[in-house]
Amino acid sequence: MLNYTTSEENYIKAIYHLQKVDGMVTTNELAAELESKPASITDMMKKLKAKKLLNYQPYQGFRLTADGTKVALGIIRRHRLWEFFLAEKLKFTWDEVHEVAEDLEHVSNKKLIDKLDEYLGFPRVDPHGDPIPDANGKIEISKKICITELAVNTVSTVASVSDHSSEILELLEHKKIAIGTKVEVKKKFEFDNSLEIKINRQPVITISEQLAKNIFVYTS
Amino acid sequence: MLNYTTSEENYIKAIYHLQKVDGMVTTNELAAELESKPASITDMMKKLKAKKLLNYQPYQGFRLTADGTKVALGIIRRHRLWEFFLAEKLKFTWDEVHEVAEDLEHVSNKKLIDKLDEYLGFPRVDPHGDPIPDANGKIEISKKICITELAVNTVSTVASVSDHSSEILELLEHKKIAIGTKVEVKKKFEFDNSLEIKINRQPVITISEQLAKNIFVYTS
DNA sequence: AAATAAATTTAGACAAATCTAAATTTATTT
DNA sequence: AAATAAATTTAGATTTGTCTAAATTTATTT
Repeated sequence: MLNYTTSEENYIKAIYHLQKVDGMVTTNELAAELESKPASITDMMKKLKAKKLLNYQPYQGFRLTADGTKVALGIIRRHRLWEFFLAEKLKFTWDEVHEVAEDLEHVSNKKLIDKLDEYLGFPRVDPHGDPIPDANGKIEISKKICITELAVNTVSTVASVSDHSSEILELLEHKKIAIGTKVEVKKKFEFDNSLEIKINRQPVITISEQLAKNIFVYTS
Repeated sequence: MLNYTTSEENYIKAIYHLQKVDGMVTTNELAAELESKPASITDMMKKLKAKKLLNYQPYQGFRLTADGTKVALGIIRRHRLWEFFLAEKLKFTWDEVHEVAEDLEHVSNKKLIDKLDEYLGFPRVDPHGDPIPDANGKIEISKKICITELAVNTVSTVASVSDHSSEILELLEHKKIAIGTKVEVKKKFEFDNSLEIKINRQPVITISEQLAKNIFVYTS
Protein backbone atom coordinates (compact mmCIF):
# COMPACT_ATOMS: atom_id res chain seq x y z
CA MET A 1 0.00 0.00 0.00
CA LEU A 2 1.35 3.39 -1.03
CA ASN A 3 1.39 6.36 1.30
CA TYR A 4 -0.56 9.53 0.86
CA THR A 5 -0.11 13.01 2.27
CA THR A 6 -2.36 14.28 5.02
CA SER A 7 -3.90 16.62 2.50
CA GLU A 8 -4.61 13.85 -0.01
CA GLU A 9 -6.09 11.72 2.75
CA ASN A 10 -8.42 14.49 3.84
CA TYR A 11 -9.73 14.89 0.30
CA ILE A 12 -10.20 11.14 -0.14
CA LYS A 13 -12.04 10.81 3.14
CA ALA A 14 -14.32 13.74 2.36
CA ILE A 15 -15.17 12.34 -1.06
CA TYR A 16 -15.96 8.97 0.49
CA HIS A 17 -18.40 10.52 2.95
CA LEU A 18 -20.06 12.79 0.38
CA GLN A 19 -20.41 9.92 -2.08
CA LYS A 20 -22.57 7.95 0.34
CA VAL A 21 -25.17 10.69 0.15
CA ASP A 22 -24.86 11.71 -3.49
CA GLY A 23 -23.21 9.04 -5.57
CA MET A 24 -21.35 11.66 -7.57
CA VAL A 25 -19.49 14.46 -5.80
CA THR A 26 -19.14 17.99 -7.17
CA THR A 27 -16.36 20.55 -6.87
CA ASN A 28 -18.40 23.02 -4.85
CA GLU A 29 -19.71 20.38 -2.48
CA LEU A 30 -16.22 19.22 -1.70
CA ALA A 31 -14.92 22.78 -1.34
CA ALA A 32 -17.67 23.46 1.20
CA GLU A 33 -16.96 20.22 3.09
CA LEU A 34 -13.23 20.92 3.29
CA GLU A 35 -13.63 24.66 3.82
CA SER A 36 -11.39 25.40 0.87
CA LYS A 37 -11.82 26.96 -2.56
CA PRO A 38 -13.11 25.29 -5.75
CA ALA A 39 -9.82 25.94 -7.55
CA SER A 40 -7.95 23.96 -4.90
CA ILE A 41 -10.35 21.07 -5.36
CA THR A 42 -9.77 20.93 -9.11
CA ASP A 43 -6.01 20.88 -8.56
CA MET A 44 -6.20 17.97 -6.17
CA MET A 45 -8.73 16.06 -8.29
CA LYS A 46 -6.19 16.03 -11.12
CA LYS A 47 -3.59 14.63 -8.79
CA LEU A 48 -5.86 11.93 -7.39
CA LYS A 49 -6.99 11.01 -10.87
CA ALA A 50 -3.36 10.61 -11.96
CA LYS A 51 -2.91 8.26 -8.99
CA LYS A 52 -5.95 6.28 -10.16
CA LEU A 53 -7.87 6.90 -6.96
CA LEU A 54 -10.56 8.88 -8.68
CA ASN A 55 -12.79 8.77 -11.75
CA TYR A 56 -12.93 12.31 -12.96
CA GLN A 57 -13.84 14.07 -16.20
CA PRO A 58 -13.63 17.89 -16.15
CA TYR A 59 -16.98 19.49 -15.25
CA GLN A 60 -18.54 16.06 -14.61
CA GLY A 61 -17.95 15.55 -10.90
CA PHE A 62 -15.97 12.67 -9.40
CA ARG A 63 -16.20 9.43 -7.51
CA LEU A 64 -13.60 7.15 -5.94
CA THR A 65 -12.28 4.16 -7.87
CA ALA A 66 -12.08 0.77 -6.15
CA ASP A 67 -8.51 1.67 -5.16
CA GLY A 68 -9.62 5.05 -3.87
CA THR A 69 -12.35 3.44 -1.80
CA LYS A 70 -9.83 1.07 -0.28
CA VAL A 71 -7.64 3.99 0.73
CA ALA A 72 -10.66 5.79 2.19
CA LEU A 73 -11.64 2.74 4.24
CA GLY A 74 -8.10 2.53 5.60
CA ILE A 75 -8.29 6.13 6.80
CA ILE A 76 -11.74 5.60 8.30
CA ARG A 77 -10.52 2.44 10.02
CA ARG A 78 -7.68 4.36 11.65
CA HIS A 79 -9.95 7.25 12.60
CA ARG A 80 -12.59 5.09 14.23
CA LEU A 81 -10.14 2.82 16.04
CA TRP A 82 -8.48 5.86 17.57
CA GLU A 83 -11.89 7.26 18.52
CA PHE A 84 -12.67 4.00 20.27
CA PHE A 85 -9.30 4.06 22.03
CA LEU A 86 -9.76 7.63 23.18
CA ALA A 87 -13.24 6.98 24.57
CA GLU A 88 -12.64 3.54 26.01
CA LYS A 89 -9.11 3.78 27.37
CA LEU A 90 -8.38 7.47 27.83
CA LYS A 91 -11.92 8.34 28.96
CA PHE A 92 -12.45 11.13 26.48
CA THR A 93 -16.09 12.08 26.10
CA TRP A 94 -17.99 11.28 22.98
CA ASP A 95 -17.84 14.77 21.53
CA GLU A 96 -14.07 15.16 22.05
CA VAL A 97 -12.83 12.11 20.21
CA HIS A 98 -13.38 13.22 16.63
CA GLU A 99 -11.01 16.18 16.67
CA VAL A 100 -8.11 14.23 18.16
CA ALA A 101 -8.69 11.28 15.81
CA GLU A 102 -8.49 13.70 12.87
CA ASP A 103 -4.78 13.97 13.58
CA LEU A 104 -4.07 10.41 14.68
CA GLU A 105 -5.72 8.94 11.59
CA HIS A 106 -2.87 10.16 9.39
CA VAL A 107 -0.29 7.97 11.11
CA SER A 108 -0.51 5.11 8.67
CA ASN A 109 1.55 2.28 10.04
CA LYS A 110 -0.32 -0.95 9.29
CA LYS A 111 1.21 -2.90 12.16
CA LEU A 112 0.35 -0.13 14.61
CA ILE A 113 -3.28 -0.11 13.57
CA ASP A 114 -3.68 -3.86 13.48
CA LYS A 115 -2.13 -4.22 16.93
CA LEU A 116 -4.27 -1.38 18.25
CA ASP A 117 -7.33 -3.16 16.84
CA GLU A 118 -6.34 -6.35 18.62
CA TYR A 119 -5.58 -4.50 21.87
CA LEU A 120 -9.03 -2.93 21.78
CA GLY A 121 -10.66 -6.33 21.22
CA PHE A 122 -11.60 -5.78 17.56
CA PRO A 123 -14.40 -3.30 18.21
CA ARG A 124 -17.11 -3.26 15.55
CA VAL A 125 -18.34 0.30 15.99
CA ASP A 126 -16.84 3.59 17.14
CA PRO A 127 -18.25 5.64 20.04
CA HIS A 128 -20.88 7.19 17.76
CA GLY A 129 -22.04 3.79 16.53
CA ASP A 130 -20.39 4.01 13.13
CA PRO A 131 -18.87 0.75 11.87
CA ILE A 132 -15.09 0.21 11.91
CA PRO A 133 -13.65 -1.39 8.74
CA ASP A 134 -11.55 -4.49 9.44
CA ALA A 135 -7.91 -5.02 8.44
CA ASN A 136 -9.02 -6.01 4.93
CA GLY A 137 -11.16 -2.92 4.51
CA LYS A 138 -14.40 -4.81 4.96
CA ILE A 139 -17.06 -2.66 6.57
CA GLU A 140 -20.20 -4.00 8.17
CA ILE A 141 -23.10 -2.02 6.82
CA SER A 142 -25.99 -2.80 9.12
CA LYS A 143 -29.33 -1.52 7.99
CA LYS A 144 -30.43 1.40 10.07
CA ILE A 145 -33.41 3.70 10.08
CA CYS A 146 -34.11 6.91 11.88
CA ILE A 147 -36.06 6.40 15.08
CA THR A 148 -38.74 8.63 13.55
CA GLU A 149 -39.38 5.83 11.01
CA LEU A 150 -39.64 3.08 13.60
CA ALA A 151 -43.10 1.51 13.90
CA VAL A 152 -44.92 2.08 17.16
CA ASN A 153 -44.57 -0.68 19.76
CA THR A 154 -41.52 -2.27 18.08
CA VAL A 155 -38.42 -2.71 20.22
CA SER A 156 -35.13 -1.84 18.55
CA THR A 157 -31.56 -0.93 19.51
CA VAL A 158 -29.90 2.47 19.13
CA ALA A 159 -27.28 1.99 16.42
CA SER A 160 -25.77 5.44 15.97
CA VAL A 161 -26.19 9.14 16.49
CA SER A 162 -25.43 11.40 13.57
CA ASP A 163 -24.73 14.63 15.44
CA HIS A 164 -21.48 14.44 17.42
CA SER A 165 -21.69 17.64 19.45
CA SER A 166 -21.37 18.03 23.21
CA GLU A 167 -24.87 19.52 23.28
CA ILE A 168 -26.57 16.40 21.96
CA LEU A 169 -24.36 14.27 24.20
CA GLU A 170 -25.56 16.18 27.26
CA LEU A 171 -29.17 15.62 26.30
CA LEU A 172 -28.69 11.93 25.48
CA GLU A 173 -26.92 11.31 28.77
CA HIS A 174 -29.68 13.06 30.63
CA LYS A 175 -32.30 10.90 28.92
CA LYS A 176 -30.15 7.79 29.42
CA ILE A 177 -30.00 7.06 25.70
CA ALA A 178 -26.72 5.57 24.43
CA ILE A 179 -25.47 3.38 21.59
CA GLY A 180 -26.88 -0.09 22.27
CA THR A 181 -29.84 1.10 24.34
CA LYS A 182 -33.07 -0.79 23.67
CA VAL A 183 -35.86 1.59 22.72
CA GLU A 184 -39.49 1.34 21.78
CA VAL A 185 -41.61 4.12 20.28
CA LYS A 186 -44.96 4.30 22.10
CA LYS A 187 -46.55 7.33 20.45
CA LYS A 188 -45.88 9.86 17.68
CA PHE A 189 -47.35 13.37 17.78
CA GLU A 190 -48.26 14.99 14.50
CA PHE A 191 -48.24 18.51 15.92
CA ASP A 192 -44.50 18.84 16.70
CA ASN A 193 -43.25 15.42 15.55
CA SER A 194 -42.15 14.66 19.08
CA LEU A 195 -42.03 11.03 20.17
CA GLU A 196 -42.81 9.19 23.37
CA ILE A 197 -40.41 6.32 23.82
CA LYS A 198 -39.70 3.65 26.39
CA ILE A 199 -36.20 2.60 27.40
CA ASN A 200 -36.12 -0.89 28.85
CA ARG A 201 -38.73 -1.05 31.60
CA GLN A 202 -38.56 2.59 32.57
CA PRO A 203 -41.39 5.13 32.35
CA VAL A 204 -42.16 6.71 29.00
CA ILE A 205 -40.08 9.78 28.08
CA THR A 206 -40.52 12.43 25.40
CA ILE A 207 -37.94 13.32 22.76
CA SER A 208 -38.17 16.28 20.39
CA GLU A 209 -38.17 16.07 16.62
CA GLN A 210 -34.71 17.65 16.49
CA LEU A 211 -33.30 14.97 18.77
CA ALA A 212 -35.18 12.09 17.13
CA LYS A 213 -33.82 13.00 13.70
CA ASN A 214 -30.28 12.24 14.91
CA ILE A 215 -31.02 8.86 16.48
CA PHE A 216 -30.74 5.77 14.27
CA VAL A 217 -31.78 2.25 15.21
CA TYR A 218 -31.17 -1.20 13.73
CA THR A 219 -33.88 -2.63 11.54
CA SER A 220 -34.40 -6.23 12.63
CA MET B 1 1.71 26.89 23.44
CA LEU B 2 2.06 27.52 19.72
CA ASN B 3 2.11 24.74 17.18
CA TYR B 4 5.01 23.79 14.99
CA THR B 5 5.22 21.87 11.74
CA THR B 6 6.50 18.31 11.65
CA SER B 7 9.58 19.61 9.91
CA GLU B 8 10.25 22.28 12.51
CA GLU B 9 9.75 19.73 15.28
CA ASN B 10 12.24 17.36 13.72
CA TYR B 11 14.86 20.09 13.59
CA ILE B 12 14.19 21.17 17.18
CA LYS B 13 14.41 17.61 18.46
CA ALA B 14 17.64 16.91 16.59
CA ILE B 15 19.24 20.09 17.92
CA TYR B 16 18.21 19.14 21.46
CA HIS B 17 19.87 15.74 21.16
CA LEU B 18 23.04 17.05 19.52
CA GLN B 19 23.36 19.82 22.10
CA LYS B 20 23.61 17.33 24.94
CA VAL B 21 26.84 16.03 23.45
CA ASP B 22 28.33 19.23 22.10
CA GLY B 23 26.82 22.27 23.74
CA MET B 24 26.88 24.14 20.46
CA VAL B 25 25.51 22.51 17.31
CA THR B 26 26.91 23.11 13.81
CA THR B 27 25.25 23.19 10.40
CA ASN B 28 27.01 20.10 9.08
CA GLU B 29 26.35 18.08 12.22
CA LEU B 30 22.66 18.79 11.98
CA ALA B 31 22.56 18.11 8.24
CA ALA B 32 24.15 14.70 8.88
CA GLU B 33 21.74 13.94 11.73
CA LEU B 34 18.69 14.85 9.64
CA GLU B 35 20.06 13.39 6.41
CA SER B 36 19.53 16.69 4.65
CA LYS B 37 21.76 19.36 3.12
CA PRO B 38 23.55 22.22 4.90
CA ALA B 39 21.66 24.82 2.88
CA SER B 40 18.36 23.46 4.18
CA ILE B 41 19.65 23.71 7.72
CA THR B 42 20.58 27.36 7.33
CA ASP B 43 17.12 28.12 5.95
CA MET B 44 15.40 26.50 8.88
CA MET B 45 17.76 28.03 11.44
CA LYS B 46 16.70 31.48 10.26
CA LYS B 47 13.07 30.53 10.72
CA LEU B 48 13.59 29.07 14.19
CA LYS B 49 15.62 32.09 15.20
CA ALA B 50 12.79 34.36 14.05
CA LYS B 51 10.47 32.33 16.28
CA LYS B 52 12.88 32.82 19.19
CA LEU B 53 13.47 29.12 19.63
CA LEU B 54 17.12 29.35 18.71
CA ASN B 55 20.19 31.45 19.44
CA TYR B 56 21.97 31.74 16.16
CA GLN B 57 24.62 34.01 14.65
CA PRO B 58 25.69 33.18 11.08
CA TYR B 59 28.74 30.90 10.97
CA GLN B 60 28.70 30.52 14.76
CA GLY B 61 26.54 27.44 15.29
CA PHE B 62 23.32 27.39 17.28
CA ARG B 63 21.67 26.32 20.49
CA LEU B 64 18.08 26.23 21.69
CA THR B 65 16.72 29.10 23.76
CA ALA B 66 14.76 28.34 26.94
CA ASP B 67 11.60 28.41 24.81
CA GLY B 68 13.16 26.10 22.23
CA THR B 69 14.17 23.67 24.94
CA LYS B 70 10.62 23.64 26.26
CA VAL B 71 9.33 22.79 22.80
CA ALA B 72 11.94 20.04 22.44
CA LEU B 73 10.98 18.52 25.79
CA GLY B 74 7.35 18.49 24.72
CA ILE B 75 8.22 16.53 21.58
CA ILE B 76 10.42 14.14 23.53
CA ARG B 77 7.66 13.66 26.08
CA ARG B 78 5.23 12.67 23.35
CA HIS B 79 7.77 10.41 21.66
CA ARG B 80 8.68 8.51 24.80
CA LEU B 81 5.13 8.17 26.07
CA TRP B 82 4.10 6.66 22.76
CA GLU B 83 7.13 4.34 22.88
CA PHE B 84 6.05 3.20 26.30
CA PHE B 85 2.48 2.69 25.10
CA LEU B 86 3.61 0.69 22.08
CA ALA B 87 5.85 -1.59 24.13
CA GLU B 88 3.63 -1.97 27.19
CA LYS B 89 0.15 -2.10 25.70
CA LEU B 90 0.55 -3.11 22.07
CA LYS B 91 3.44 -5.50 22.74
CA PHE B 92 5.79 -4.00 20.19
CA THR B 93 9.38 -5.04 20.70
CA TRP B 94 11.96 -2.64 21.91
CA ASP B 95 13.54 -2.05 18.53
CA GLU B 96 10.24 -1.36 16.75
CA VAL B 97 8.87 1.42 18.93
CA HIS B 98 11.11 4.27 17.83
CA GLU B 99 10.03 4.37 14.20
CA VAL B 100 6.32 4.38 15.00
CA ALA B 101 6.77 7.00 17.72
CA GLU B 102 8.54 9.22 15.20
CA ASP B 103 5.15 9.74 13.56
CA LEU B 104 2.95 9.75 16.64
CA GLU B 105 5.09 12.36 18.40
CA HIS B 106 3.87 15.05 16.00
CA VAL B 107 0.27 14.80 17.13
CA SER B 108 0.47 17.60 19.66
CA ASN B 109 -2.78 17.65 21.55
CA LYS B 110 -1.96 18.42 25.16
CA LYS B 111 -5.03 16.74 26.60
CA LEU B 112 -4.33 13.59 24.58
CA ILE B 113 -0.79 13.34 25.89
CA ASP B 114 -1.65 14.13 29.49
CA LYS B 115 -4.43 11.55 29.50
CA LEU B 116 -2.17 9.01 27.83
CA ASP B 117 0.41 9.68 30.54
CA GLU B 118 -2.17 9.08 33.22
CA TYR B 119 -3.48 5.94 31.48
CA LEU B 120 0.04 4.55 31.38
CA GLY B 121 0.54 5.27 35.08
CA PHE B 122 2.95 8.20 34.66
CA PRO B 123 5.93 6.13 33.53
CA ARG B 124 9.31 7.67 34.33
CA VAL B 125 11.36 6.05 31.56
CA ASP B 126 10.70 4.78 28.04
CA PRO B 127 11.47 1.18 26.95
CA HIS B 128 15.13 2.08 26.35
CA GLY B 129 15.49 3.55 29.83
CA ASP B 130 15.45 7.19 28.72
CA PRO B 131 13.57 9.55 31.02
CA ILE B 132 10.13 10.88 30.06
CA PRO B 133 9.60 14.62 30.71
CA ASP B 134 6.50 15.36 32.82
CA ALA B 135 3.58 17.60 31.81
CA ASN B 136 5.57 20.67 32.86
CA GLY B 137 8.58 19.67 30.83
CA LYS B 138 10.58 18.60 33.87
CA ILE B 139 12.95 15.77 33.03
CA GLU B 140 14.60 13.56 35.60
CA ILE B 141 18.26 13.40 34.83
CA SER B 142 19.60 10.50 36.82
CA LYS B 143 23.33 10.11 36.88
CA LYS B 144 24.45 7.21 34.78
CA ILE B 145 27.76 5.71 33.81
CA CYS B 146 28.71 3.14 31.26
CA ILE B 147 28.98 -0.33 32.74
CA THR B 148 32.61 -0.32 31.59
CA GLU B 149 33.25 2.39 34.23
CA LEU B 150 31.55 0.53 37.06
CA ALA B 151 33.90 -0.55 39.84
CA VAL B 152 34.38 -4.27 40.26
CA ASN B 153 32.15 -5.95 42.88
CA THR B 154 29.67 -3.06 43.02
CA VAL B 155 26.00 -3.88 42.39
CA SER B 156 24.12 -1.44 40.20
CA THR B 157 20.97 -1.31 38.07
CA VAL B 158 20.80 -1.15 34.28
CA ALA B 159 19.45 2.31 33.49
CA SER B 160 19.45 2.50 29.71
CA VAL B 161 20.83 1.08 26.50
CA SER B 162 22.05 3.53 23.90
CA ASP B 163 21.77 1.33 20.81
CA HIS B 164 18.14 0.64 19.88
CA SER B 165 18.57 -2.00 17.18
CA SER B 166 16.97 -5.42 16.99
CA GLU B 167 20.44 -6.99 16.97
CA ILE B 168 21.39 -5.66 20.39
CA LEU B 169 17.92 -6.53 21.66
CA GLU B 170 18.37 -10.14 20.61
CA LEU B 171 21.68 -10.34 22.43
CA LEU B 172 20.38 -8.62 25.58
CA GLU B 173 17.37 -10.91 25.73
CA HIS B 174 19.60 -13.93 25.33
CA LYS B 175 21.80 -12.76 28.19
CA LYS B 176 18.74 -11.82 30.27
CA ILE B 177 19.81 -8.21 30.57
CA ALA B 178 17.02 -5.62 30.60
CA ILE B 179 16.33 -2.13 31.91
CA GLY B 180 16.14 -2.47 35.68
CA THR B 181 18.27 -5.63 35.89
CA LYS B 182 20.68 -5.69 38.84
CA VAL B 183 24.24 -6.25 37.65
CA GLU B 184 27.67 -6.55 39.21
CA VAL B 185 30.98 -6.48 37.37
CA LYS B 186 33.19 -9.29 38.60
CA LYS B 187 36.20 -8.96 36.30
CA LYS B 188 37.55 -6.75 33.51
CA PHE B 189 39.93 -8.07 30.86
CA GLU B 190 42.53 -5.73 29.47
CA PHE B 191 43.12 -7.77 26.34
CA ASP B 192 39.71 -7.30 24.66
CA ASN B 193 37.93 -5.10 27.23
CA SER B 194 35.37 -7.82 27.77
CA LEU B 195 33.63 -8.00 31.15
CA GLU B 196 32.48 -10.81 33.38
CA ILE B 197 29.29 -9.80 35.13
CA LYS B 198 26.80 -11.36 37.51
CA ILE B 199 23.05 -10.88 37.21
CA ASN B 200 21.30 -11.42 40.51
CA ARG B 201 22.41 -14.76 41.87
CA GLN B 202 23.09 -16.39 38.54
CA PRO B 203 26.43 -17.70 37.27
CA VAL B 204 28.91 -15.21 35.84
CA ILE B 205 28.47 -14.33 32.15
CA THR B 206 30.75 -12.59 29.68
CA ILE B 207 29.86 -9.50 27.66
CA SER B 208 31.95 -8.03 24.86
CA GLU B 209 33.35 -4.53 24.76
CA GLN B 210 30.93 -3.61 21.95
CA LEU B 211 27.96 -4.65 24.06
CA ALA B 212 29.27 -3.16 27.31
CA LYS B 213 29.74 0.25 25.68
CA ASN B 214 25.97 0.49 25.12
CA ILE B 215 24.88 -0.46 28.62
CA PHE B 216 24.50 2.30 31.18
CA VAL B 217 23.88 1.86 34.89
CA TYR B 218 22.81 4.17 37.70
CA THR B 219 25.54 5.61 39.92
CA SER B 220 24.36 5.29 43.49
C1' DA C 1 50.81 35.42 6.52
C1' DA C 2 49.42 33.68 2.24
C1' DA C 3 47.39 29.71 0.28
C1' DT C 4 44.36 26.11 0.63
C1' DA C 5 40.65 23.53 2.61
C1' DA C 6 36.45 23.14 5.08
C1' DA C 7 32.22 24.94 6.63
C1' DT C 8 28.52 27.90 5.96
C1' DT C 9 25.52 31.00 3.66
C1' DT C 10 23.28 33.05 -0.40
C1' DA C 11 20.98 32.94 -4.76
C1' DG C 12 17.99 30.87 -7.52
C1' DA C 13 15.12 26.75 -8.76
C1' DC C 14 11.48 23.34 -7.82
C1' DA C 15 7.44 20.62 -5.96
C1' DA C 16 3.34 20.62 -3.03
C1' DA C 17 -0.66 22.85 -1.60
C1' DT C 18 -3.10 26.63 -1.53
C1' DC C 19 -5.24 31.06 -3.13
C1' DT C 20 -7.42 35.08 -6.32
C1' DA C 21 -9.08 36.55 -10.53
C1' DA C 22 -10.14 35.60 -15.17
C1' DA C 23 -11.79 32.39 -18.62
C1' DT C 24 -14.58 28.62 -19.87
C1' DT C 25 -18.20 25.25 -19.67
C1' DT C 26 -22.69 23.76 -18.20
C1' DA C 27 -27.28 24.75 -16.48
C1' DT C 28 -31.26 27.66 -16.14
C1' DT C 29 -34.39 31.30 -17.59
C1' DT C 30 -36.91 34.14 -20.14
C1' DA D 1 -32.51 29.36 -28.56
C1' DA D 2 -30.34 33.47 -26.70
C1' DA D 3 -29.16 35.46 -22.54
C1' DT D 4 -27.92 35.02 -17.99
C1' DA D 5 -26.43 32.64 -13.98
C1' DA D 6 -23.92 29.10 -11.74
C1' DA D 7 -20.30 25.91 -11.55
C1' DT D 8 -15.86 24.68 -12.81
C1' DT D 9 -11.35 25.12 -14.63
C1' DT D 10 -7.16 27.68 -15.93
C1' DA D 11 -3.51 30.99 -15.24
C1' DG D 12 -0.61 32.98 -12.35
C1' DA D 13 0.90 34.10 -7.54
C1' DT D 14 2.28 32.70 -2.70
C1' DT D 15 4.16 29.90 1.16
C1' DT D 16 6.79 26.06 2.97
C1' DG D 17 10.45 23.13 2.69
C1' DT D 18 13.77 21.40 0.04
C1' DC D 19 17.65 21.27 -3.28
C1' DT D 20 22.15 22.56 -6.32
C1' DA D 21 25.72 25.49 -7.36
C1' DA D 22 28.16 29.59 -6.48
C1' DA D 23 29.90 32.87 -3.16
C1' DT D 24 31.55 33.88 1.29
C1' DT D 25 33.51 33.19 5.76
C1' DT D 26 36.32 30.66 8.95
C1' DA D 27 39.88 27.28 9.95
C1' DT D 28 44.09 24.96 8.81
C1' DT D 29 48.52 24.40 6.55
C1' DT D 30 52.59 25.13 4.69
